[in-house]
Amino acid sequence: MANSAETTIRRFYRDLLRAYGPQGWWPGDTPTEVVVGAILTQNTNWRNVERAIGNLKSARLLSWRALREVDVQRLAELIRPAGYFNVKAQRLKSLVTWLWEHYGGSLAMLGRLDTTAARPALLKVRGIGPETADSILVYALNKPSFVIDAYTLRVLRRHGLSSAKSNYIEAKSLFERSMPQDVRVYNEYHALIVRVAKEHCKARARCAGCPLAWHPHDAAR
DNA sequence: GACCAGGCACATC
DNA sequence: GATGTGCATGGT
Repeated sequence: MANSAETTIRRFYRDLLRAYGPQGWWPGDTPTEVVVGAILTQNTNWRNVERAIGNLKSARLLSWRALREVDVQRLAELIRPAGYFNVKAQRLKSLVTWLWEHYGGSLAMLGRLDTTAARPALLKVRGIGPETADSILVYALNKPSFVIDAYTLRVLRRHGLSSAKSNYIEAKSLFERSMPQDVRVYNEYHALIVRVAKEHCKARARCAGCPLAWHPHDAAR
């Protein structure tokens, strides 16, 4: 019989898709907007990110050229609603500088690399960690690289599919060997996990009616 | 007023 | 290699 963890991962996907339908992530009009959003959403509610992106749009700064030219202080002020604004302004700047130095300020050029080349390249940028890199790969560059976030780790823990200290790479590997290597599937699955976690698994909330059959007594830790 | 939200870098042990 | 801390806003 097949590895049970992998079977469970596949069953989750089927059940979530049945319960919620396709999510159609990511909320962003352009790949550039998606990348900027990926930085801004770090440890931050998406609503706050939308305000910050709105400010950038109004200021006509949502292009790699404009982001390269803008003063970092002004950038920080515009993205203030997203929190950690000084840190994130620096991170956006480091990303923009890197993109211009190596890819002529073109996401499309970066997108010519395959996942195994693009991922380590992104990870070298200060301010881009595993989740942000994978979000950019999947949601901006359409490349299969499963996104793991706090929600995903919580799901795995609550179903006994990983230890409390399971790291990012272990979880990523589990999803990637369980599912077909298809960016559309990776896109949809991560979005579905965020959806179910928000609705049924607020940190200490009950999980009545959860498609993944979570129970309050599983929520320890 | 505490807790949370689609992390990451850095210091310290 | 694990663990702790700073970064900061806005919603519940």
